[in-house]
Amino acid sequence: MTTTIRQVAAAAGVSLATASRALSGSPAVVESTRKRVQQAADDLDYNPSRLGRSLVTGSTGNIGLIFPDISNPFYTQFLAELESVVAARDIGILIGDAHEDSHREASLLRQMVTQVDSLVLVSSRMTDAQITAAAVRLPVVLANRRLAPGSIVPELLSQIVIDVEPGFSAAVDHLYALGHRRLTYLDGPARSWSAREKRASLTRACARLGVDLSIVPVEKPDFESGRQVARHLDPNTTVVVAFNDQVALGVLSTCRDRGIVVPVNMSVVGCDDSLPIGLAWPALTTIDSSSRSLGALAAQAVLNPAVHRTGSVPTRLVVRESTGPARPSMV
Amino acid sequence: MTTTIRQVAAAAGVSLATASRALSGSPAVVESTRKRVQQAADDLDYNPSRLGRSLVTGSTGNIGLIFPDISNPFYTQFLAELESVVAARDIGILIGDAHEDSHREASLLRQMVTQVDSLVLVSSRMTDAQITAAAVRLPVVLANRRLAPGSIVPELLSQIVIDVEPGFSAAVDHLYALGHRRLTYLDGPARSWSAREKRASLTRACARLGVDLSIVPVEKPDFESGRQVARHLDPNTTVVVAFNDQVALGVLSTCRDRGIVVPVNMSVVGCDDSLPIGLAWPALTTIDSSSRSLGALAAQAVLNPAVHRTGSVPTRLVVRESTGPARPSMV
DNA sequence: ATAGACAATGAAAACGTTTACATTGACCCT
DNA sequence: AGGGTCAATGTAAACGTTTTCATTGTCTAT
Repeated sequence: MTTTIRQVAAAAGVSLATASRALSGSPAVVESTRKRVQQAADDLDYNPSRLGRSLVTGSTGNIGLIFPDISNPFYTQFLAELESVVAARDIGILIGDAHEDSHREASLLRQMVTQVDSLVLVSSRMTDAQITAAAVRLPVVLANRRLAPGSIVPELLSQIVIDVEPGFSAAVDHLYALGHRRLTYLDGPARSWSAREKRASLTRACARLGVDLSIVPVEKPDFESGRQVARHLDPNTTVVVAFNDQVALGVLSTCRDRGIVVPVNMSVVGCDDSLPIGLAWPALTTIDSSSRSLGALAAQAVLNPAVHRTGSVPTRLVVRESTGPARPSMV
Repeated sequence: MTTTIRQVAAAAGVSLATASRALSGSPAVVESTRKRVQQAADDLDYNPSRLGRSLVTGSTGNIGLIFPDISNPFYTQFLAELESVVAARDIGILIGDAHEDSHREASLLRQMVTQVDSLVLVSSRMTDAQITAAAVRLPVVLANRRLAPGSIVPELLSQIVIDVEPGFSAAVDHLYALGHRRLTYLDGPARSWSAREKRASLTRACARLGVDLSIVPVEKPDFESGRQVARHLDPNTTVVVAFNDQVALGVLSTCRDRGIVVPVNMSVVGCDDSLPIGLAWPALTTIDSSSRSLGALAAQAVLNPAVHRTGSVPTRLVVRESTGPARPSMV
């Protein structure tokens, strides 16, 4: 059915070894035979089996990619960016969706480990131990997550993160300058490193300025959950900062349903800037943490694991139209 | 480094063949040794190589998935749905982004063909000949694309499409009822089957009701292109129907910039309904062609290629707030 | 008691490659 | 002329599995 290198060799009248050498451009084969083999390969539409090759060379030409939730645009953008740099090298991409579940993530990892050259774990929910264990078998790029401070970091592990500090700090400054003294944070998944990171930054910034902070958990960081949680907020909430843009848009949606005018009666700040500008209305003030940049950085780490052991992409506040001054009565 | 079945066999004191049988649950192995082998495997944290297995069994446990553009939410949703049904069977997923380029698509196909059991081509830009050629090697699911009518369809090919007719027909009825007699269609990529399909449906519906239709090409079916093209529309355009939601949102964005009030001065209709309801404002009237349903159908076709040779998901019009009555002066 | 059946296991081939090592000549140098 | 070098090719092992076929031994039926 599918043609093998053995058939190509036969057609060209050479041994299987010579055929292999000819096709891989080894200098040890004379030009005339090289041409003859190439011709035979073309005629038979030969397509080398990646399986056979991988088994003997020990390198598959694939990488594995595991996210907590593929339908989240933040990860989609990350994927798109990573794909375009990696695919140029003719590297295949295996993806897996862990559905925010560390067990599922671990099982995907097991599935992939035997058929990829390296692994990118995005916002991994696994334990440090699980991650470092994987990194002894093959190079691992940890994206949007960092091992606990002080851990010994395996040779083969890279860590690529988003530095949320400047963005969140600027967001609180911005809100403070508008006169707000209280804000509500809609928190991300408990097991998420980046959620903890964001919460910590926000807490620091609020403490610094003496802003009152109340933290509300959100089950799943998506549009629908944002919509739900916004329905049960303390009625005199005037500022909402959300773990990501999806949640913020959910809040916006509920505000519209209830006739709460943003940014007059309510200010909303998102995080990620993963959506096209102006997609929502009013346009969302957000903490830009470009997932595309994160993807680009991860791609570099994948391509040369030795060099890019660590990297971070900065965040900044993008002020649009969903934040406004505190109303005098509320200050 | 990584433990092989040979080591497991050694540790359990059996031959490699018995180890294999024990682990794959063959009835030919006695319970006591089965346990012993399992124990050894667990102790050594044995993880069978998919490569080795694939080579001999001829089945890889992976499927390949090729889209024209991963960052498009329509495809992301499709992917998410397909993933969740397929992953439950412990099937791996290789993805590729063709970037709307048929050459790139063909080369991805070559890369994948040797390491997957079947292939899903989404909105393929390749020729019928290329597609049918692939379908002789392995099962192919053609999603959002159909071979030219009258083609002989290979055994291994399934075709899963969206039936745009009812949705577009209803959209034109809706607009007609609102008093509109002219509309502008922002067309999709020239090489896209679904773009031709949508255009044809729209043309038929307009002809039926005597509505004047003008068709404007859009380079790339995304937000930014929609924004651009909306800037150069005939100034007395009052209705825009877009190839997809992204483009429609781009139009909405430009309208806002120019102070054109939707739906008072302009009606906008999207297509796909790939975004969370109410994400845009005004909420987009759209032709719902659930990419999730398409993904679910494709998943079924992948799992039992014999049965689901063909399928289609219907469309319907979802009226929201971006369409309104024609203004008297313009009828 | 002995042949035959059958259950449990082992030996080896196979999948499609790459590559280390062996073989063949042709040529050059003395 | 004959040994040595080197370039071109061939042979065979290896990668990690599964599976066919062969082997061993135990048990049953005559």
